Amino acid sequence: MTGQSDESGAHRAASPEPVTQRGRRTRAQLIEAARRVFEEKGYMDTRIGDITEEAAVAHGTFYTYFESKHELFREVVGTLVQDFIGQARSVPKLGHSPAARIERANRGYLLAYRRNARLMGVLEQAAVLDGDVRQIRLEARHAWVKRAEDMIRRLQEDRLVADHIDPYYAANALGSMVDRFAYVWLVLGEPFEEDQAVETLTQLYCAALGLEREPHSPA
Amino acid sequence: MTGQSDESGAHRAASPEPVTQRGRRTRAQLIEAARRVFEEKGYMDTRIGDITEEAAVAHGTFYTYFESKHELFREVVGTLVQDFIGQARSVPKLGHSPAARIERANRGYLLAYRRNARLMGVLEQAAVLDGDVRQIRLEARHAWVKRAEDMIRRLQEDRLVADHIDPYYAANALGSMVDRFAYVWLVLGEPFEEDQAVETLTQLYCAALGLEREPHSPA
Amino acid sequence: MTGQSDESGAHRAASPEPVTQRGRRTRAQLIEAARRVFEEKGYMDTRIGDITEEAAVAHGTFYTYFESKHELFREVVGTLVQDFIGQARSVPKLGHSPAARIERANRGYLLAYRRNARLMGVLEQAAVLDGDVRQIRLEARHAWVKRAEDMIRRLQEDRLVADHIDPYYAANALGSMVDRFAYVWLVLGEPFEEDQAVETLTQLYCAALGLEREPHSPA
Amino acid sequence: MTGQSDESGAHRAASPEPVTQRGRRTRAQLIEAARRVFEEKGYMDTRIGDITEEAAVAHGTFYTYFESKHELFREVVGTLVQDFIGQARSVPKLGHSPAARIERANRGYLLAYRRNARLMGVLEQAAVLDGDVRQIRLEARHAWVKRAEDMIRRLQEDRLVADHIDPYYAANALGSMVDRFAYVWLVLGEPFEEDQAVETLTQLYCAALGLEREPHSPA
DNA sequence: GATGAATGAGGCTTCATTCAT
DNA sequence: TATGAATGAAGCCTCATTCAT
Repeated sequence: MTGQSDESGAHRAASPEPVTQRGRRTRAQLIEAARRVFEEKGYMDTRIGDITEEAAVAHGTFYTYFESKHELFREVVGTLVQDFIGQARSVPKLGHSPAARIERANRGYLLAYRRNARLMGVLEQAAVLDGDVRQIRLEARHAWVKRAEDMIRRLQEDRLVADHIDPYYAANALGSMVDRFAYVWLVLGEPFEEDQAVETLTQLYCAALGLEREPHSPA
Repeated sequence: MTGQSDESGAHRAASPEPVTQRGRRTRAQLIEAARRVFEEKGYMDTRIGDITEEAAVAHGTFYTYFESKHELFREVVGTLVQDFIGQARSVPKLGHSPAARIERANRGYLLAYRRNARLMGVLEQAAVLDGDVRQIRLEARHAWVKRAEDMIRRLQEDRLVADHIDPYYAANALGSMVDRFAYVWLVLGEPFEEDQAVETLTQLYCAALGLEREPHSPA
Repeated sequence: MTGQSDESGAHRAASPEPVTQRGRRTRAQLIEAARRVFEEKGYMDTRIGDITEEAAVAHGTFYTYFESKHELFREVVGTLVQDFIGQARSVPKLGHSPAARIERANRGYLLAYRRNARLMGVLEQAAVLDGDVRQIRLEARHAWVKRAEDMIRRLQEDRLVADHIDPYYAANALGSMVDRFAYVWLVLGEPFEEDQAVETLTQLYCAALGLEREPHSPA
Repeated sequence: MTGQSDESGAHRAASPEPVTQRGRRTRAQLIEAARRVFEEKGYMDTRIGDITEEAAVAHGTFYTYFESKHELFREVVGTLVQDFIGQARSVPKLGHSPAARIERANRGYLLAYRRNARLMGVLEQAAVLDGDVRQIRLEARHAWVKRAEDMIRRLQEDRLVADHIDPYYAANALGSMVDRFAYVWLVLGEPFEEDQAVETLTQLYCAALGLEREPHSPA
């Protein structure tokens, strides 16, 4: 609020937003180029020079806008993570049966993952290498898990889920299930199929919580 | 050196077992030293020189026994992975209730994970960086998932689990749940507590499969 | 840029005086800002960007007024050196005893040095790095030494100083004494005290030349 | 004394002495090459690559033995400075007249300076750029000044120098005189001549302290 | 086998200077 | 004039790997 401080509420601001049109364009070029290069070579094997070459700018131009590969990568995955968080929030809290909402959330998660599969793989890679990136990854996870936890609590209030289930532990476990399944499928390449995946995950998720659900009615 | 590349078939032959007494000792020293260093600095940040220094041998000696950091790391995690595979196999296929066997398997998995938490974290890191290490990691996963898949099939034959559940998908999902929960707990440091973790995972696992289970009776 | 090279004849023409009001203001801002930055960071560690930032002008603006850091620095120390030269000239050639005039000159030199101690330190630094700056430094030195030489010659004409003393050598030696003492005191920080310093230097200076002098009568 | 600590009593030890013959040779080559390059290009303009090229070793080899240009330079001037300190100590404290001893010390200082004139110039340059080098330079100065201070005290005890002269201030002033004269002569290139320089400095030095001295008897 | 010195490709970063607007 | 983005040459440093002893 007071001039120079953190505007975003999260990670320390990168170099300030460029003032000129041209600057904004160059910065955007770098981010786009970086996404392409990261997807192609992975986080580790991407060189600053690869990015500037792809963006068709001089090597030094990189440092006009970013301090390090980390910082640029954070920029690249920033929107991605926002997608996931938005995805989690977009699931209506009311209306439809709980099972239908869980199915919708699971499918949404898997589809978002699939849309960004390449980059998600890189994100997983970068997250183990860089603490700041890990934070970003964990924020996305937390949004996803927290949403599940809240849902479980609400279902317990409505007597739809048994009280002996701990919402925090259960949300972590079930969130892990979906998240890791997506990784195994879409990054590691285990040959699953979308509808079957959504169906199984939702089935297990609901049954685990003791929620009634009509058996599979395939699309 | 290479990040995502070289997915090629698992273990290339390691350097041959040394012939002399002295050679075997040196090799063992390197492996032990490497484990300590990897646990302390992670995979990425470990230098060949760190390992030889810790092992108190000359830098060049490393190459008498190993071709690369990858190869040595594979050696280091080899026994670890055997642990997990053995763990999976040690769960009796018969006797006790299915729920009891699932609980035992889950607890066994979490404990094995906890015993080796530092190194498991490094293994996850190395797996995203090196194709061969990834293969090792996936083998451990496969042992774990395959065991679950077999169990589910058997329970279906015994009419204890509904047929509309796909054993392959379900085993992957539930295996992911436990595996990822362990990672979040023991590597990322989310503050869970053992009994509660085992209880929740087992509860969810059984309910997801539709298995009857008496509520928690604490140890 | 070059260290010992380019000893070439002193001042190349600086950029012409700006034509507009605004231009003169900007140029002055840069000089003031540069003095502050040089004093804070030294010559070597000052970047063009530091100066423009301090002056609150765009980076490129620097090159509207100066060709290089050297040139700007010369501008900055220009007035300083004039001070020293003026100082040397302001000592009356006649009146008072020779000893009193020497004391006055020494005190004047030390005080001028102290007034500008920070920048004098930077000047010594820049002088070893840049031939043009060295020329400036040497001009100041020459003014100081030449004045001493002339004085000695005059005292020899008046039979107050022995003929076997070479005025050129002696002026260089005694000038060095005062000049270096000032550096050691005011730049390197050796803990001297003003009156004692002036007294000792003057005492030694006069005795060295064989000038009569009543012992110290403090101000 | 206890293994790894500082052996020299002064600056933190460089990389440990090489173990093998070959290593010692290479290290020595680098130091010799560095001296040549420093003398030719000055401190600032010497690149690591210049030194390794002159020494005919690979670039990386530099870092086997030194951490930085600073560290290597310290090594290069180490012996030089020892020379000066030794020089100061070699002047006999007894025998001959005080004036004769002062003459001997001054001549010794100027000759040592001249023998190493190129490197002394570089040392003055490096001293303003690097704090550690400055320390080395100051140690040499202190040895020189301290020796003068002790001498003055002794002469005062013997009633050969007046008590109203402060030995600390006087030693600094007269030490500065000789030291700076040497610099102006041998580094800046002011055209002095040895015997005349020694004669004048000694004459002024002695007279400044009030010491009797027979007039110049040229060599 | 063991040693430790030597190698050099590879990547990073800085910053004086230019230039289009 | 002023701006601030773009440039790229220049140096630095690391460390896996090789090799002579």
